[in-house]
This record gives sequence, C-alpha cells and structure tokens, in this order.
Amino acid sequence: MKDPIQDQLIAARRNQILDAAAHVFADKGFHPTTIKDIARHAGIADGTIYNYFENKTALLMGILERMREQAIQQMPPLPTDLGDFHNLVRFYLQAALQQQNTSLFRIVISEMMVNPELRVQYQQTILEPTLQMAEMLFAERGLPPDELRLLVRAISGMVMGLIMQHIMGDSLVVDHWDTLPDRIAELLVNGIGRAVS
Amino acid sequence: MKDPIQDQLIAARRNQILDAAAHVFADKGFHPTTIKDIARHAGIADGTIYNYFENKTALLMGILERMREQAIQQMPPLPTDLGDFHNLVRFYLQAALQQQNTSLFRIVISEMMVNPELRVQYQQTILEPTLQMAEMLFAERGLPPDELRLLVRAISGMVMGLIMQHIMGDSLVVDHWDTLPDRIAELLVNGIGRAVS
Amino acid sequence: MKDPIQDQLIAARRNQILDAAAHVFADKGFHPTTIKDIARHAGIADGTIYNYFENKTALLMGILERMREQAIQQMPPLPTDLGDFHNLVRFYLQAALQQQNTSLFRIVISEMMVNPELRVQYQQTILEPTLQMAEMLFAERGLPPDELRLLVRAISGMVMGLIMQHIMGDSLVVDHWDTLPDRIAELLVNGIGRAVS
Amino acid sequence: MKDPIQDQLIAARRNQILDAAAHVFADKGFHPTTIKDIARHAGIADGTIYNYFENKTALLMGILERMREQAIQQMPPLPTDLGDFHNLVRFYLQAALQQQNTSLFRIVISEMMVNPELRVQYQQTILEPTLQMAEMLFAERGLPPDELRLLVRAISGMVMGLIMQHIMGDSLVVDHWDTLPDRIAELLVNGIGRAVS
DNA sequence: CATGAATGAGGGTTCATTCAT
DNA sequence: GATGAATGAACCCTCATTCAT
Repeated sequence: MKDPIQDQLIAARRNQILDAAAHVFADKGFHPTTIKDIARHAGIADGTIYNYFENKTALLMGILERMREQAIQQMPPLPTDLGDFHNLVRFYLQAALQQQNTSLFRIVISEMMVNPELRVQYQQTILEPTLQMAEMLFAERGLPPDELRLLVRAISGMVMGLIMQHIMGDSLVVDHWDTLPDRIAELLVNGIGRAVS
Repeated sequence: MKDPIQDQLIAARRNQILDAAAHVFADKGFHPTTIKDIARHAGIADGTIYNYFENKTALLMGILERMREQAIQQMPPLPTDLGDFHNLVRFYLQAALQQQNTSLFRIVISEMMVNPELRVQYQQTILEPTLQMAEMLFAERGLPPDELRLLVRAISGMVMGLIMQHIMGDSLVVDHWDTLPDRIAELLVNGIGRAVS
Repeated sequence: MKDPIQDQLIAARRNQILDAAAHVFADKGFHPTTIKDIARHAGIADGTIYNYFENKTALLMGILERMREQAIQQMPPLPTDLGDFHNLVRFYLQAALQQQNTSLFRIVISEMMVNPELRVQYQQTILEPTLQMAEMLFAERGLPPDELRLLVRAISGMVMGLIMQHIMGDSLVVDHWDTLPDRIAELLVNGIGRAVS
Repeated sequence: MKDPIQDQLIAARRNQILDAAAHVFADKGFHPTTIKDIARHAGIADGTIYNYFENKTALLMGILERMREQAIQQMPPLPTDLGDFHNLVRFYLQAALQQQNTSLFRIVISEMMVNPELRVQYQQTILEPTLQMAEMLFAERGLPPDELRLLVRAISGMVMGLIMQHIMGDSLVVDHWDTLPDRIAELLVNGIGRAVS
C-alpha cells in the first residue's frame, strides 16, 4: 500500500495539475477558468483531475498548500547581521513586497474573501506562519510579546494594503514601487510624528 | 424627458434594487447570488431589474457608486481642534477602521480583484477620493507633498490590511479591534524604533 | 359610433405603425425586431401598438393587407396596345421583377413559409389577385382557360424563383437582372426547343 | 487523434442529432423548436448537442450539408437515352418537383431568407451544384453557354416558384401536381407563343 | 489509473404583452 | 386613446462532475 514510487508518481501528477491550474487561474481568474482549460493546459483528460482533487475549489486549496511549502523553502537566508532596526524593517518590507506572481495572488485573495473554507486555510497555512516568522524576525528587540504581535500585524497589514493599491493601479504606489521599502521603513522606524513636527 | 417626479420614481426603484442586491450579495456573495434572489428580495419581477441595470455586474457598480455618495455625505464632521498629531492619526484610524458592512466590502474586494472594469471604478470613485481626503487631513503639518502622499498610502494601506486580517479572523486583530486605533496610532507617530530602542 | 374623423385618425395611426413596422422588419427581420423597435421608430409607446393590432404577427398581416391595396392602386396603366405577344410577356416580366422593397419581401416570404395563418392570407390577398390579374392580361389570346391558368402560374412561379435566386446572390441572375425580362420573354415565347433545334 | 472507430461514433451521433433536429424543425419550425425538443426526440441530454454543434443555427447548417450529400447520392441514374428534348425537360421537371420532405424545405427556405450565413451556404452547397448539374444535363444541345446558364436558372426558378405555390396551397397547382411536369414541359419546349397565336 | 463523452441543473437575459395611471 | 413600467415565462447555452470503457 505504501509504495514510495507510487507516491512520487501521484505527487508528480498532482503538481502537474496544480501547475496548470495556477497558470490558467492567474491568467483568466478562478470562475472563468473551466476544468477543461486546466486539463488541456496540463495535457490530460478532464476526468483525470478528479482522480487527484475533489473538485475545482480543491485545486485552489492545493495551490495554497503548495505556496506554503514553497514559501518555507524559498525563505531567503536571514543575513546573520542585519545591523540596526531600520535595516531589519527594510529587509522585511523588501522581501514581503517582492511577491512574485501577483496575478495568482489576486485570484487567491478574491476567492478567499468569498469562500470561508479557503479563508480558513489561507489564514492557517499562509497568514499565520508568515506572521509567526515575522514575529521571530522582530523578536529579541525587547518588545513585550503582545506589542510585538500587534506590530507585526500592523506592518504586514500595510504590506498587504500596499500590494492591493499596486494591483489597483494607484500611480504613486506603482511609480515608486522599488523605493517603497526604503522610504516606508524610514517612516515606520522613526515615526511619522518626527517627520511632521 | 425631464420629469422630476419620474426621476424620483426611477431613483427610488434603482435604490430599491440596489438595496436588495447589496443585501443578498453580502449574504451569499456575488456569483452564488442569482438575479431571481435579488428580485425576490426586492419584491419585484426578474425582468424589472433589467429595466434599470444593464446586467448583473452593473448592480455591483451601482452599489459602489452609491457607496461613494454615502461616504461623502456620512463624512464625520472634522473636529475643529484635533489637538496634537497623535490625536489626528487616532481619529483617522478610528474612522477608517469603523467600516460598516464588512460583508459587502468583502464581496466588492473579491470581485474587484478579478474584474478590471470594477477595479477602475473602485479606484476612481472610492480609493482615490478617500486618499485625497486623507491627504487634506494630514496636510498642513509641514510635510513635503510627495512624502505626504506616500504617508497617506502607507497608512490607508495598513487600514485595508488590518481589515482583511479581521475578515480572515486573526485572533489578535479581532480581539483588540476596538483598541487598535489607539495603539496603532501610538506606534505610527512615535515610530517603532523608539519602542525597540 | 361611425365618426368618419375618428376613422381617419385610426387609419392614420395604423398606417404610421405599419410604416414603422415595415421599415424595421425590412431592416432587421421579423424575429429580431422587437415591439420596442417599432414603437420607437414610430415615435409612440409600446402599448399603443396593441391598441391597433392584436399582436406582433398582426403587424405583418397588416403590412400584407396594405401591400394588396397599394398593389392595386399602383397597378401601372396597361398600355392600350402592347403589340404582339412577345411584348406583352416582356411587359409582364418587367413589372413583376421590378419588385421594390425586396428586403421586406424576403421577410414576408420567410415568415409565411412557417406561419400557416400568414400563408393563407398571402395566398388570398397577394398571390390569388396577382394571378387573376395576370390571367386577365394574358386572356383573350385564344387559350383554353385551364391552359391559361397553368401558364400564368408557371410564369409567375418563374418570376418568384428568379427573385429568390437574386436574393441568394446567384451571380448570373444578379449581373443580368436588367436584361432578364427581355431574354426570358424570348425564351418563353418561342420556346426553348427552338433555340436548341 | 485519427481513430476511425471514434470517427464513426462521432458521425453516428451527429446524424442522430441531425435526424432529430430535421424531424422537429419540419414539424414545428426553426424558432419554435427548442434545444430541449431536439434532445428529447434524440433521446439524449441537452448539453450533448453542444458537444457536436456550435449552436442552434449550426444544426440547420448541418442539415443543409447532409442534404447536399444525400442529393448527390440519390441522384437518379440518368436514362441512357432521354430521347428528344421534350423528354429531357420533362425528366428534369419530374425529378426537381419530386422534392421529398417539403416541410423541411419550408423551414430551410424560411430561415435562409433571413440568415445571410445560411443563405450563402445554401447557395454554395445546394443551389450552385444543382444548377451546374442542370447545366450539364441541358448542355450539348447547341446552346451558347451564356444562354444555357440563363435557361437553367429560368427553369429551376420556375420549379422553385411552383413548389412555393404548392406550399401556399394554390388549388390548380395542387390539383394538377402530378401532370405538371408533362404540361409545363410542353409549354417550355414549344413556347407559349405557339399555343397562343 | 486515464479517458472524454454524456449529463442536466442552473442562470442570465430577452421581450411580447398587460394594465394602472 | 396613450403611456411605459412591470411582468415572468421561456430559452439558449455553460460547465462541473460522473462513469463506462
């Protein structure tokens, strides 16, 4: 029953399908994409997909699941010395804003807003781990734990909001996208109060 | 052609339909909602909806349009004296996070991510004006204009991100929702660097 | 009850509607044309049409009815002396092929093939009178009555068939449309056997 | 891709659907017929039809296409010796007027008058070949080619016109339908002029 | 396990017709 | 008689899912 080769074949086929699904979803969106689209893009038959996934939504869930795994693996090696706090924040912003595959992100967000099941999975497999990682990153700076958790949520919330403004096409955000980490870090670290008075 | 009573009747019927649509959309989501659902909820016939709106998407556009009008009218009177900067930021965060009708917001965001036409309208009728209002609020504090615009985007981005974490059910954000404006304002104004020292 | 002015008003309104209907039918066809189209083109309200006509089909019937009246009135004055038989046939073919308003004819034919009620009316109000008129035209040439009736049907059938080939876009028929009466008359009168020898 | 058995299955299913469509169209007409009607009559599901045909109109096109194929196959063997010209004409008229399936012919004509795409197809796949065949039939009788082509169009036009008068229920045409080929041939060959003077 | 034809429920939309004003 | 908003039945078509081969 536990045939490792079988398992690998299954995993390979699952990935093949998820690749196709991710590609087509990113291109056309979740609802406009048909199972036939995905099957054709994967070079297999419609029915085969249902041997590996419960239904269309499960494909999105599978994509999310893979995202997490990839995110963990791709986690850039934390520089041994990030220097001062300003550098740390900038490093985080850079990494977070450098989301590749924005168009797929859009689809995931869209469907998540509307599908509780997906929402929970996103929360558990993406958001939660991400936040925890960020907490680790910013920990050991002497912040009380509760303050730290809030801080992390505020910053990553800002990241998400900026990405959405980017998607929306806000000209300032789009135009200054590359210098954003630097400038936002400045604002965050020193506080906007200082800039003002 | 220009019968004011006719116009009022038309506007009333449009609003009746949009009310129903907003309600059902918020309840079931955009795609799962059928025209029949909306018509039934509005107490009219299916076809009547098409006397007032081009198609199903136009209903969402109409809801967005009304949101803008309402937002302008409901704009809370700016306190004559907001006192120091910290108070101003807290005031803004409070107003912004107090989004009512989260479930409808969810639907709009969801569909917007996926429908360019809707995205443009959201950008133009909601996001852009909101940002400009915020710019006015934070202006006259001696910030260079470019810096100001960035600041505003960063903050409102944070707001949007926190709302999404709220929707996602992040326990810390949900639990501390009411004290969030105060604490976030503190972080923003004084900078997170200070907290860390 | 018999108010002649009322009658005239009613007739005028009926004609106004039929004009619009004929125009739009000829332009878009019967099924694709909506009552709204006709009403708009006539400058009246949808409902008004139903004060004068039972339903959409009755409009086509009304058009047919008017065609007959017009056909009778427009009947070109028969030249006092048509000369020989050849001239007579050519004259008839010319008149018959010079159908104006082919596009409306198309619509009528189309719907007639499919609507028995309309078919009967066409037969009675258009075809029958036309054939009788043709019989009168060709009478007094010494043909036995039965032979005459057959002859008339054969010729007018040929006319109808040629018009349809014209509609279908047969290149020879289209290109030689104007010289057709002359040449066809030649064939008919002398017989195709003679040409072959 | 090139599985002959698959191809046969596909062809069989297509024919099954076209049979049903032709039957129901002939019975109820094109527009009044619903896809459900056809599916039910074919004993399959609605959706299956769309696996084989683009849309409802394509069914009519398919019927036309098949008509051509059948027409070619059913072409009656030309008698080796048709004898004199009179016999030839009578033979042609007989074959042409013996259209079976008048009710389907009605539907096709009707829709063709109104649908340019269908019209072109009819012209190319039915009318044109039919005319060419007739040209071959009447050729080699010493007629100049242009005269021949006109003659063929006149005669086949007459056939079409007579069929339509038959459909319309003209009593003379209906009553003498069987003797028509003979009598019309007589008229055509010898010319109507001879009968008259 | 792969295939892909068959399924059939479901939904957006149209539009002839009605009728209260 | 004129209006045109309201009606709602009806239809074409899509597509996720199933299952016999």
